[in-house]
Amino acid sequence: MHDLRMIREAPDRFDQGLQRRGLAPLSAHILDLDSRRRAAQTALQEMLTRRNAVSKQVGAAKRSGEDADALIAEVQNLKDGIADNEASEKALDAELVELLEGLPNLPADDIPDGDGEDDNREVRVEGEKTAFDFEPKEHFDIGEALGQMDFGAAARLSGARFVVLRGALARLERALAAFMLDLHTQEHGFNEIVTPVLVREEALYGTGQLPKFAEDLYRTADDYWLIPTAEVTLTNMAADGILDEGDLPSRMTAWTQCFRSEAGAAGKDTRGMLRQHQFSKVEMVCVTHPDNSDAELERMTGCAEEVLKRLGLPYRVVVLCTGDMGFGARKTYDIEVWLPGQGTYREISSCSNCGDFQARRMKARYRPRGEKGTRFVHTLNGSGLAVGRTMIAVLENYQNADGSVTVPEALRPYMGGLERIALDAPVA
RNA sequence: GGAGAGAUGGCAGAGUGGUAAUGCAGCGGAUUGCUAAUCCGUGUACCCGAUAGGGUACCGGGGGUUCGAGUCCCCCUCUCUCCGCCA
Repeated sequence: MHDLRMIREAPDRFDQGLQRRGLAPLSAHILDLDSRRRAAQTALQEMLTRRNAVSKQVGAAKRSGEDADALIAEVQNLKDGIADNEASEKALDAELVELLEGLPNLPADDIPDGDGEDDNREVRVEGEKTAFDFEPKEHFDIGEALGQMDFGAAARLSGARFVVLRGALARLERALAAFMLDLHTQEHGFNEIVTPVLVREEALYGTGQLPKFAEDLYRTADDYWLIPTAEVTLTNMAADGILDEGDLPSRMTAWTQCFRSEAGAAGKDTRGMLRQHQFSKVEMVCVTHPDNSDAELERMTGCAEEVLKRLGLPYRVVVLCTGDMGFGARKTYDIEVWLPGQGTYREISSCSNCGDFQARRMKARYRPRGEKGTRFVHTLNGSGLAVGRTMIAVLENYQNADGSVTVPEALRPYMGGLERIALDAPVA
């Protein structure tokens, strides 16, 4: 949600931001609605002031036994005007909110313009692409050959875009999540949280998935929604609250299941577990002071990268262009891991600074020291990392010619010391 | 699923038609060798105003009655307690 005062003060800057997002200028229309709404509000308030004053006199008159009919008649005469102004203020406000809540966040100054993925800018490349003396396979071939990744069983249970894991691969999912959570909580200062995955509509409004992107989400018959990411629950922990400045930054992490309908992705990544309706992810969220969110984005991206470094997975970082960035973000880094089976880099994490865009929607504020009033916090979210995709990356980068997969050193303590996942791998 | 109770500011907690007590915490200020204590101020959002200042709304949400609603009426949501079922 955008700040009306900012639009009033810098309408050109607002329109330029919209234009970079590929949208037509709207400040003139918004400011017209805004000034008409304020005029109605002011007129209403003046009538209410009068009504309150006269009502007081009525009370005083009645107490002293005087006749109050003339005063009562005066208030009666105000009623139509009050009702009219109240109605038009409400209508104009609703129109304004409906317009504003559908607009995406404005892009940061330092991100590239562009229409889509091809215009993202590579920031850095880490690690050498894994070399093989055989033709590396894709993860689904490896997993199915190991007998531990079963798409057929999942299809019988649920349909397309689900997977069943068994044995060492099932444990690998848990090992990866535990490794990531330990790293973020013990070394990166995040607080581990367990949240619901079923939420009410308001939570999804706060982070910006609703009302615009309902078709991407699953919803239950009794009107709960399944979270597409723990960003929703972790960020909304700050909703409707006023934090003390000393409580910032608040860094949280959670391992949850995520649910996405993938409505717009028909035919894309249909094989394997790259794009699933249900997957698990370790999410990082940070609620910061407005002055610190830019630095925090760099820090958070580094936290996600550290997972890949410790797992020995090659990757690159790209900064998203205006056309590829999500609704609530003002700046986003994607981390793309090298997948030798596919021979390409694929997204494994996305770290975004949302500025005060989500905070404004969910009324998340803090109280500045030595200042009157409150200010909106800034919110950031990032995957640290998507567990299923990390498994894909481990399988493809650590595969051996004989079809087995070497367990990365960092994961062995979490796998009961297991060094290789093979056809007959003990579950340990 | 059945029965009942409740929702008031950061927290606690009064308030059954006359315009939100009080306590605690936090923050700002005063006082003070230091600390403690004490005293004063301080809810949130919005509108008008160059400023000083003035005003409106908000007692879970939405409607209604009334000159006037935290208080009365209607609808909804949520929370809690007991019983039943249940991981």
